[in-house]
Amino acid sequence: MGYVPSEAARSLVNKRSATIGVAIADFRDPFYTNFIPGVEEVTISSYHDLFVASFAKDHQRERKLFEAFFEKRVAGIIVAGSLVKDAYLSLENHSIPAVLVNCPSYPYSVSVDQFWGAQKAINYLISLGHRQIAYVHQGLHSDTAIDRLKGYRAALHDHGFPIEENLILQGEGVMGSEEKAVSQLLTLSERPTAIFCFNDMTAIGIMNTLQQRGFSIPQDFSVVGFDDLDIAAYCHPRLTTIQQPVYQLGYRATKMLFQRIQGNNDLQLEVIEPELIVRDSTAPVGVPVGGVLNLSKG
Amino acid sequence: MGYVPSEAARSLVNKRSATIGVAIADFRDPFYTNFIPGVEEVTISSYHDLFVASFAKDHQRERKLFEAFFEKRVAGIIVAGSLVKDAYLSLENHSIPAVLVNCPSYPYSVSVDQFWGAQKAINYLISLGHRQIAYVHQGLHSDTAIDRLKGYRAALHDHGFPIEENLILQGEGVMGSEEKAVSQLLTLSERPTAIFCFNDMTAIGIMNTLQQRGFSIPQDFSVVGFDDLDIAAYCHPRLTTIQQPVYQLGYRATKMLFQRIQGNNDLQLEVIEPELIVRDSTAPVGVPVGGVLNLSKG
DNA sequence: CTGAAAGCGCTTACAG
DNA sequence: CTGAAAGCGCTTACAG
Repeated sequence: MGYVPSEAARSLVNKRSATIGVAIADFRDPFYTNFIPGVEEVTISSYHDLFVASFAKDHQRERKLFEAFFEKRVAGIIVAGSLVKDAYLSLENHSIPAVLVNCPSYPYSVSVDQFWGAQKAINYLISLGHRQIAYVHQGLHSDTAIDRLKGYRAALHDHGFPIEENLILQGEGVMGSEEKAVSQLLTLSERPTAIFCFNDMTAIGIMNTLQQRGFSIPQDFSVVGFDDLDIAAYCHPRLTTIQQPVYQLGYRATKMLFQRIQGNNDLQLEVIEPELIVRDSTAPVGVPVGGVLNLSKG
Repeated sequence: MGYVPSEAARSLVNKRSATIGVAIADFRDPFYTNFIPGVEEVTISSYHDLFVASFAKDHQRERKLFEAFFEKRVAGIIVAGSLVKDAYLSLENHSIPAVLVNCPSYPYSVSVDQFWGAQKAINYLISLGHRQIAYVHQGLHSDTAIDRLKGYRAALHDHGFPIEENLILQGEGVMGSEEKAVSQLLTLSERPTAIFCFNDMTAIGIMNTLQQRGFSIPQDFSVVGFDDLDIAAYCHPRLTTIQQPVYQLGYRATKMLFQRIQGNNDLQLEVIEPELIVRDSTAPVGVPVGGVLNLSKG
């Protein structure tokens, strides 16, 4: 460990730091657990450092982070879960390229088709005979939340079913209990038979809270998540969900970013089709208690 | 978004960047999911940026990261899961302070008492009547892995039980199936009745693999994890585990780092006592199949 | 091909 | 108190 050059001096001359900034919504969200390794996979073979930071799902903090990236004159930016989105366009003017994830309205993006994913989930529940299907989100602030709601609405509408606004509820947004949303669901005059959740964390919280109140999944309620986190295969019951290829999302966004850094700035929009992963948290409507369990055991 | 100063120029003058480097072993490890927010909690109220990066459990990459921190002349470093440890001492000579997590041999550290945690787990299993207790680790490269093994050995020894080396096995180290370790366990002439796992991820993999082979937890095997990740309360059965207060670990390490940055360099060693969290993956040895379930239901 | 000089954009110590 | 100058440690264009 003899002489180590000063990056500050080098960056001053180059007017650019050999660093890629990654802005994510929240380290607590297991979504990023596999996303960042996808980004690393691309960066590791370049001579760039990776600078990961979160903005805690907060507009203000995202703007601050955004400014920090500018101050550092990073070579490029990957953003996932952005709340300010088009703000990154102003960095483009200073020739700092950005690629957004799950934000197809930005000119450079890699996204999973949220609308289509939600539709797939609802179509599947409908195919199982469900008609009263709730949607539990975590607030409708992000594009993804809104697009999934649109997909939910579209699927019901396409099948000629009415959309009941009191079946659309807000959950907590952290892994844990979902007392409030579950209470609201249970007091409805016509109880849903299925619950489509914004993501796996919410789904696991909903399942857990229902189980604590004595209900069984999927006998009493079918539950569908979104993401297909590692946990989805290990929770109880194993969760039916819409898979987002999270590692791929990170990998492809970063590949695109490096293309842009090397000067290839053709507008680009990559969209990945999500897949439905059927596990044990969903069942045909009206199956008698225990019926499904016997089926899978026998 | 008018004039934004260049951090590079400022850092050149100050010979220091207003950035805290955080080195973690692996973004895939849910351990860090709550660790980094603990670090953020302290940093957010300072004017420092946070630079999080991983070294993928690789010596070489940790050294590279370490050099990158030096090149950037960061104001200080937090390291968790370090493989090179004392290497950070050379940065201290260049007045870049570091605080290591779960590495009590470094002069500045915040750690959970790994030895004591493992002892607590084994003592509990012994109190339930278990005598044949396996330990499944992920490789004995880190201090934490070695200290937990020592605690396992000490607890058995203190009770006058022999230590059988073929009960000490290596697992995969990623969330998923643990075919190899489970196969080895099942072919032992004297099968264990309890399995102490290096961490929750391993425990969940072990439970899942055993269940797929038709065994029930905790009737056939008691399983104990380490960490108390969020998932531990939502897997099936809910996992008995040793709790590491991960958020606290991040928070306190960063508090210590800022003290050091402000010039308070008294040697410091903080040790947190871990707690045993009893859930449903452990039961008294020899309880007939179904017995425990009836117990908890009735 | 080699080596001294200019300059990147700031901060700070100093002269006026 | 204000403002011009020096200098942080590199890279690069240029003179020799």
